[in-house]
Amino acid sequence: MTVLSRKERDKQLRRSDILKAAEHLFALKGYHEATIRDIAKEAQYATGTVYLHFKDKEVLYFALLEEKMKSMLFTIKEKIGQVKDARKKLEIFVQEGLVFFEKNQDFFRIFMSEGNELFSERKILKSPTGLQAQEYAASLMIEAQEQGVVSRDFDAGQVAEVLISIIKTIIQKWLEEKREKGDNLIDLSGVILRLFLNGAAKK
Amino acid sequence: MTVLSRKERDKQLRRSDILKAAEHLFALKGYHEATIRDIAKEAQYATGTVYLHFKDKEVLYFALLEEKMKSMLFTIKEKIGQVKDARKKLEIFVQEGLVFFEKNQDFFRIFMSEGNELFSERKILKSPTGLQAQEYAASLMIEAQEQGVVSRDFDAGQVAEVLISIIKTIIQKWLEEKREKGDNLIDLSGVILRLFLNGAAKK
Amino acid sequence: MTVLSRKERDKQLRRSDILKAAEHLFALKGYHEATIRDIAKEAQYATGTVYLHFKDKEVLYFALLEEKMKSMLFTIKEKIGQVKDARKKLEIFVQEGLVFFEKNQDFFRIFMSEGNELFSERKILKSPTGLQAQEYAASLMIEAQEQGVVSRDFDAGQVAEVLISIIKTIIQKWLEEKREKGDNLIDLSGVILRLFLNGAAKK
Amino acid sequence: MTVLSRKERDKQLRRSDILKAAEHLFALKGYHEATIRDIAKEAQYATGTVYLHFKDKEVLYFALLEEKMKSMLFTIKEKIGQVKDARKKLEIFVQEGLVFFEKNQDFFRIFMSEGNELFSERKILKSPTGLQAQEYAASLMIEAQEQGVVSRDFDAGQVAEVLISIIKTIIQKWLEEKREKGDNLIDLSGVILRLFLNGAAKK
DNA sequence: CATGAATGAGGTTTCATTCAT
DNA sequence: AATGAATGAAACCTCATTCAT
Repeated sequence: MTVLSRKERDKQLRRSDILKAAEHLFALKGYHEATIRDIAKEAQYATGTVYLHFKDKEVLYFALLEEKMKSMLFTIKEKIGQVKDARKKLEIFVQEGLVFFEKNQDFFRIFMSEGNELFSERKILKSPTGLQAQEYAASLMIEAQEQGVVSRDFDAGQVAEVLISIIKTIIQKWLEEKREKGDNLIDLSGVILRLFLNGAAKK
Repeated sequence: MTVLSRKERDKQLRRSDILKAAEHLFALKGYHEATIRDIAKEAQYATGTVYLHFKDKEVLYFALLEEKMKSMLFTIKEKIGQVKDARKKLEIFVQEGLVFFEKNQDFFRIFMSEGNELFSERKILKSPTGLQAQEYAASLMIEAQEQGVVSRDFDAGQVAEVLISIIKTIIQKWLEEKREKGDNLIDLSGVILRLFLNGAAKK
Repeated sequence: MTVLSRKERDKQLRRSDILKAAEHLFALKGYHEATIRDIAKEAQYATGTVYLHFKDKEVLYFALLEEKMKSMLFTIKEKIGQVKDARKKLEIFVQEGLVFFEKNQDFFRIFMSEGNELFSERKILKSPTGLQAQEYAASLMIEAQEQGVVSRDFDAGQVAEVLISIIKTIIQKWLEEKREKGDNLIDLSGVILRLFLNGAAKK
Repeated sequence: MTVLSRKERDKQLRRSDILKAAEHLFALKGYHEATIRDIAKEAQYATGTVYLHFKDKEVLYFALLEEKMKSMLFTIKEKIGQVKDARKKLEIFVQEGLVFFEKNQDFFRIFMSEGNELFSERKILKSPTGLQAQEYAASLMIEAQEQGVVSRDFDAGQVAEVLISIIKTIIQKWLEEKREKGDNLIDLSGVILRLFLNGAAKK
């Protein structure tokens, strides 16, 4: 068993090396411009090795999305943990989203471009974890509606996507202006939440 | 003069045929998967003909974006016209955006996926008309702030992008569910505006 | 007849315009890199017009060679005219060659590259005038052999080609260094003749 | 080390296969008419394989020229070796040139057509080995002048080029008439040298 | 006749994927 | 399992040539 598990561990290591390289290159150049060769080189493996772990380029791409989404979802769920208050939950959801993307900016870029693909093309979101994430966000909204935090006038799923799109928009602006200002991304969670819950109107 | 203008008109016709085919195929397959051959075939021209009108694939792509953005921006500005009330302006902005995208769903797909993988930085938005559109939306927000419709707590440009992202998100959801429900896209303008101005919170 | 001859004259004019443009562009860019479009544009005609005068690109190219060769050969023959002395004839041959090429540097470039093509490819030289020129040069050599100016040890045709290749080599060097020195090309006829007749050896 | 050197050897083998095919096709059809596909097919490789060894068509072409020029220059220098007598050196230069070109007729064709249409300026001759060859020939002439074999009236570089052009001319004639006569190319070295040193004049 | 837009064959080059070592 | 050279399909783009006006 030791042998097997070491083998297994090694395999996971290679897989993870490749995924890291893929994340970097897909973020840097986009899906089409990034080549398997480049990814292999960055991961310090031979081209063929990539194919031992991923059937083809597309599979690699979606495995990457799955992995990251899973990790993000896991982190967020964990942080929310035993909290009962729906508003607090939303707060943590936003904060942890920001924290995760600040630490995973390459992934953010990929996530951005993916999220912008359409329907049939929004593959991640239809992937197991993508769906889970969507459902989880929607469930948070339903809870918020039940606790009177979010209005029942809206469709929970719809509102959940709106919250996420606001988060994405704010992060993107932040990334574009990062150099100029020295703001910390997490400081923006307040703005996001306020915008989402109370809107842009003057009180 | 008749001759010249007919020639010119023919040329514009071909250009527009090609742009229409490009719009369709870029929307259907994305920038990289759509081939010039396919576009030419769809437009019923030979491959080389495309190159008589557009220097290369990238130029064709951006010409398409420019054209559409310009048309959208023009329509919206025209509709807003002499209106003075900032809230009403925002309302029209949202409505006309919805109307335009409902009529131009192919373009919506392209617009969604823009700023993504291909050209690492959101180029259209930096294109002449893209910038104009951004500035216009921001100017609407500033006006709204001046008239006490939108809170001065937010950065006008930032809030403008948030509004746009909400519009995009709602349209996307609508497109995905279109077949099921029979909703008219424009009916959603109320939801968007309410979400944007008053937020999702229960009053 | 007047009408016809004017028509004919016009036709010759166009033909000659096109040939001049072709000469320039073939010299500048070479046969393959020069496009019919470029040539037409330089001649201030439409692309299709070129095809009214020359069946295709190759025909245009060889027509150009023929024309120029004919003109060069005619000039040289005329200058040699009634001269009887074979040495003097060779002298004039060299001098007039230099004069012609100095005035027709574009053609010289084309001629150079053509002359370097092989056998079946040395098309001009197999063209009517190309052959005539070769024969004429050879006949000068035979005369020179008969008058004891050139040794009978050599094949007249071979020696004729050698003389021509020396002329070409010297012109080429001159062209390359033209900017530096201010030599007049024709001054080199002495060197050429001496090299050809007496060789490079120290006397 | 065995493994590495075998790999390296294999690589050189493929490279050399490709160069051989390129030599043949460039000689047969010229630079522009010869396609990479044809070259790959002749070398029995896939099209893409060529690009593993040569960045593009031009690089392949110049690599071929370099390789051959280097080989020719090396052979000639080696044969001249310790010889002191300048006249003898010229003799060997001519003889070895003839021998090399007889064995490398495809290269001769390419060499002939070089400096022509494609790359407006005689590039090979400006390539490292091309320059070396030119300089070497010139140095032989200078030596010949110092030893009183060649007249100091001429520019060494110029005279060197003349000698080379005579060699080329004679080879060309020989190739064209080869089928008819059965002459051995090397037998012509005497004619060339005599023409070059003593000229065509009757003694 | 002149025009020049349209054609489409064909060339160069890239790169996902395979497979012998 | 790992390697990376080889493959070859397929994309972009050019340009000689045609043909309707």
